[in-house]
Amino acid sequence: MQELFLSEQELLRREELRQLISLGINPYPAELYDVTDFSTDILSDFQEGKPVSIAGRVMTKRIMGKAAFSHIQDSKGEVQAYFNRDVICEGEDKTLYNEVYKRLISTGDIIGIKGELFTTQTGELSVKVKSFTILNKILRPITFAKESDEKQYTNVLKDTEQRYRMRYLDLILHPEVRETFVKRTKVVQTMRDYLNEKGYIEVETPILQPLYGGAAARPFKTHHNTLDMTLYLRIANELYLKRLIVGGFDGVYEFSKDFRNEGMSRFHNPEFTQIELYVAYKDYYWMMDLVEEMIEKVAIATNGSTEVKVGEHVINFKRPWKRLTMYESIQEYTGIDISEMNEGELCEVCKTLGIETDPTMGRAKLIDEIFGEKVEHRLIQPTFITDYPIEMSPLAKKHRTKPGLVERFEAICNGKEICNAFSELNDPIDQRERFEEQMELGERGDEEAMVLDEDFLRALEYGLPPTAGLGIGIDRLSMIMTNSASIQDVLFFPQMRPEKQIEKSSPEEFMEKGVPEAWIPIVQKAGFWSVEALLQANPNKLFQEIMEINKKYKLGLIAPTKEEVFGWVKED
RNA sequence: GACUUCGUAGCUCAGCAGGUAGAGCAUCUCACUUUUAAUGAGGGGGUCCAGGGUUCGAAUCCCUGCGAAGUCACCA
Repeated sequence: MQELFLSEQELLRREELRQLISLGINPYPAELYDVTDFSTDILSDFQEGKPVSIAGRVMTKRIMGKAAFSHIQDSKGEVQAYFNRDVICEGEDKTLYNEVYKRLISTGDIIGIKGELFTTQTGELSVKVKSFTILNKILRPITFAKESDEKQYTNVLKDTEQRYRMRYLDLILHPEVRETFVKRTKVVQTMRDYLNEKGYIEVETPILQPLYGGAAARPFKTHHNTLDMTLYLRIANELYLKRLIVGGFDGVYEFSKDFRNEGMSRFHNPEFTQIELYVAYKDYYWMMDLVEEMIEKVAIATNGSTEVKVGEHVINFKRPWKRLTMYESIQEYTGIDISEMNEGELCEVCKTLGIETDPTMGRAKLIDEIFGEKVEHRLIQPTFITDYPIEMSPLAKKHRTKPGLVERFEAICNGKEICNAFSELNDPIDQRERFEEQMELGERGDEEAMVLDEDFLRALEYGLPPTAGLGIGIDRLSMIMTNSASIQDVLFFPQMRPEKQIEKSSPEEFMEKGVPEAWIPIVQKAGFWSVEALLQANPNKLFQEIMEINKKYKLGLIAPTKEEVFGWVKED
């Protein structure tokens, strides 16, 4: 009855599968296929007549009678294969060409090819197939519309929903998507190599945390059965890494998946990746130099240049980057010097700038608003913004000379923050006071306020050396380095709402309602997947629909009477 | 969470003054021994996202749901 539920092209592939098996061909062989060559290597280092062994997907078939061409896609790219009937089939039996290649292999199937390199009359470097082996007969069609881009014709899957839900398909069809993810890996590898070279050690800290801390965000909450306790998925790993610096490590870093239970957008996914780095006996000025140097290396590694094209801008990561204090940046973009202003004066400034305020906003929040509205999105080239109001930064050290500010910087690039760093607060008494202020905010209903972590304070009391700390959003940075407009384009499997699952009743349940076994698939094909749905059915409509399906698919089943069908729909 | 737009064949899309569902590519059949968007001829393929309403009649109009994208809010 599967023919009722499969598309024409799916049925065809299943039929091809049956025929392969009846020819004695295993469509899913267990034997290792010895792949020794890859498409792009063959092309870049072409040696006429060289024997090769490749494997990959059949992406095209162009059959011209007794000869044919296919493009084979492997992990590196595509190469053309030439199939000649009398080369593949040396004897009288031409089944391998006429049946197996021409009819039973379809686009998307995975095959192995042994042959030798040659150049076609039109000059395309190709593999002349001596023998081929089916490695996987696929069951779903993988053929897509071709779209022209001047002289290039490429497969296209535009539907973002399908691309994200079925990333495998997206990757098969779009080499540029694969390229994006390779670049993302290069971003991470470049940073890891750079930090390892400096002797910092990569560590792992808990993802499941009894207290969430290190950032201002709402967490995901879960429960551990054995300990019967609430655990949170980490929103940051800052507090654990600092404990390690207390323990005597000079430099520690971690690429960490963090989780924040907040809105989703093209810049936000509930789980995302950050690198956090802590280095003892350093300050935030030192850290700025490190960030410049490291990100410059990342740009060169991913784009071959310090210049990276992002949307309509060209961003240059060449050192040194512009450095502005937050006050200076506001003065530069609004012409207003707010450095000496109190809360009331700041409110007035907001009014003149057309920024909405509300009475709960303190001085720090007002400054943040002005910066966010008037400055941040205009910072396209990488820029360090330094010296933030203390209220916004409960884990940062007070500024050495500027009261009310902390030693903190963010790097802004393409109008978005890409990193956040400070000279870490290592005064345990000050830290306790800052936590207490956060708790007050929490009690007033701020869901993102930090919670007090006694063990962390205890660690600080044992002594955190002067330390510089850094966090870089890997997803955001990858977006820039790959010129991606959405975070979903740099995450293999971005968070999606679940696909709708149809609730199905078992055959037994249908039979209890009096539906004969043979008719169950037909009733389901008519859209009634469960007995509950059946009970809601209009019996006349149901009767009509199942008769039509019986006729259309030429099932030739003996029809139930109208009375019988009415009986299925009745409540017991 | 709010608003806007979208959901039709394997893919990309058209159809929407309501009147039995279309194109290109893909697929299938036939021809063809160096093609390359192969070509030529012929054929098949659809719960028009789901459910309800208006109507003699709904892919088309209205309502509700589901899913997606964009903008805003929160945030990285």
